[in-house]
Amino acid sequence: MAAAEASRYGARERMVFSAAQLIRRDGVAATGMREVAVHAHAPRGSLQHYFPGGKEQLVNEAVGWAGRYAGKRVDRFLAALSEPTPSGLFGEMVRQWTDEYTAVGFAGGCPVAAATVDCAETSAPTREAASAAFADWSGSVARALTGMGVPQERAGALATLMISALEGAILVARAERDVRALTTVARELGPLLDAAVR
Amino acid sequence: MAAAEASRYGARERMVFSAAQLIRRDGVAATGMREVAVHAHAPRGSLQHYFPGGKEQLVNEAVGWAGRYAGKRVDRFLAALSEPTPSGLFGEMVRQWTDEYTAVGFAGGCPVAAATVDCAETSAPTREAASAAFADWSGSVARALTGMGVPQERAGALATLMISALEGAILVARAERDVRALTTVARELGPLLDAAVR
DNA sequence: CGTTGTTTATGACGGCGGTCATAGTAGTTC
DNA sequence: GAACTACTATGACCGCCGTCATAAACAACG
Repeated sequence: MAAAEASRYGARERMVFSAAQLIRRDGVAATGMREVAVHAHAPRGSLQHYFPGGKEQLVNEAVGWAGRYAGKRVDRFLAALSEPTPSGLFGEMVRQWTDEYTAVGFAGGCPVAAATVDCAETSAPTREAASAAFADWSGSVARALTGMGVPQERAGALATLMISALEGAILVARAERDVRALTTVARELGPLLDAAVR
Repeated sequence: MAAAEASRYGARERMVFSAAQLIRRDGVAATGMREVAVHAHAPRGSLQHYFPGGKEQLVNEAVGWAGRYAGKRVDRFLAALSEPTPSGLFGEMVRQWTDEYTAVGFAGGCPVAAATVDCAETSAPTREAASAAFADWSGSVARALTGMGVPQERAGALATLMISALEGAILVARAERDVRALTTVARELGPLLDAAVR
């Protein structure tokens, strides 16, 4: 997880991964390309080669990666739940963040959120990448919910609610350097979510 | 609201106001000081004079202003409701955003969110300003809820939930260029909120 | 060995942005 | 009117950053 060794993944993958990490922490604008290369232990010359589309391409791929990662993560949470309930899933999603924050501090937020804030008005492709990332993520959540017996029409809406509440709570938690907001939304939203299983 | 005329407010106020607007749209890092001065129709030389603390000071004041603004706005929403209910208040808070987005487009997000994303790890004072802004806002919401009969212990938690869900929905809505996420959280959260009045 | 295609190295360019230095203007007070 | 304060005007500095140009290593393969 840390400092991605130079062997297991190719330089290209490592750079996308590092970009996501740095964006998550400092935002898109404050993240430099040279910095990404250094962080990924990748040669600077590879930037041009793998990302001829420049920074925008790198950012877009990082956002896309983050979206797919979030989706897979939801799938794994679901698989790990002994008796799957909406509140249980949401609890795990939230716990991922409280765990990180208590373990290593409040340095990072969600890269998709960062890209949206920094690029939504500047770069249409990046905004679309963010939109797609949310769609991936929300798709996984909605599928999980329907699998638990939540009616199809409702599942999408609840997925949006869960992701919105989580994203907002991440923001507040980072600002306050306190996981309070995260645990609060998990606790308050739990019953509502479980009430949707028929 | 637009292009702040040069008379009603002083140059200093206008710059803080403009900073908030630009940060809201492009993020903190992408907002230049010279740009703020131009947008505020303020002399460039006044930047040093009014904000000797540099960009950080300007950003912090913009964030503080945004927090107080959000708080006052909640108070006004509350006052305007004929029969105050939590869902009614939340509906108004959400509607402020759907109205803006449908009227003038998805150019802007929440300046406090932008400051958090861009500066939380870089600048402790700015992070604290963001935290204070959330506290102002959330304080107003919590007071409004208690006034509607929500038990004190619960009001704070629900205020956090409301603000988190709203912030997250703003993000998603901006990425998707669609108010869907906003209307969804308002609809889904309404009953839960009203159920808290004893 | 030669050739071809992939990857890396490096330096330069041009632009922008925050900050500083310095000086100028305007308004007020003694 | 002189002194003093509040404000404005500019230009310069310096650093960072994304990008480009160019060339070198290196691998695979005929």
